[in-house]
Amino acid sequence: MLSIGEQIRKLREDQRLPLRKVAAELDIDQSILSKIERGERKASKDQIIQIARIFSVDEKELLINYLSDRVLYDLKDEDLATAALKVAEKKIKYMTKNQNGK
Amino acid sequence: MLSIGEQIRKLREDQRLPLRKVAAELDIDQSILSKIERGERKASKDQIIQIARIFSVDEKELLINYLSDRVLYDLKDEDLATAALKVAEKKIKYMTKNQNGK
DNA sequence: ATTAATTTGGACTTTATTTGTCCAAAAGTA
DNA sequence: TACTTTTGGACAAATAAAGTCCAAATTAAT
Repeated sequence: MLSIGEQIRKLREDQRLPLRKVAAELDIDQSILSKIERGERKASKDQIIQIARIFSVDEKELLINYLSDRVLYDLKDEDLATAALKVAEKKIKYMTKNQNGK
Repeated sequence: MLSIGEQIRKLREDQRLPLRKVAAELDIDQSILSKIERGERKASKDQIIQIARIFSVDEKELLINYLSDRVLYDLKDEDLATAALKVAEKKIKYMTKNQNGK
């Protein structure tokens, strides 16, 4: 189970590409990409989509990993994390059932 | 199932307290509390803890509602929300099992 | 062992988001 | 009608995010 950063690094290393090249495609400095891969900075949603394109991987799968990491970031240090996730799921179910995206 | 804002409003109205008074205790302007109750602004964690104290309700329960709302906020507009929550739960389980809060 | 390439760290800047104040308008109540 | 409460929005301040730039450290190649 890889964090989004670890997954990106793996994709890049499997292709033997330097940070420099991928960062150039993303139009950001290589140091930022380095930080993203190590979880020191967050990527934007658009960057994740571009990365999926660059490495020809399923965009949804990458986004799911990305979003789940963001959720965990919100809950970090919270011993209530698991309970909060459970409630969040209930709320989502309730919302989708009632079609009110409020 | 109430959002954290709705829950706060209910607590306040059950006590017949005006925004003004509760906001004063929280040391914020009444308009902000109004917005928090209507979900237009987010409360801080500290504010939630104070609110629990003010209304003598279980702090954990309130925090869980608060955190789950924040999680949903992150995922709003994402059709991948449910999948992302599932993965987040897996990651948490994995993390707690391995005691590495990384 | 040098040299070259890649990666990382940090100081700094810019931009965006959050969090708040203040006050007037709107809505509700007596 | 007068009073109280609630809401909306313009504005300001504070905080956080996202980036550049460059030098130091690490890794790989010759």
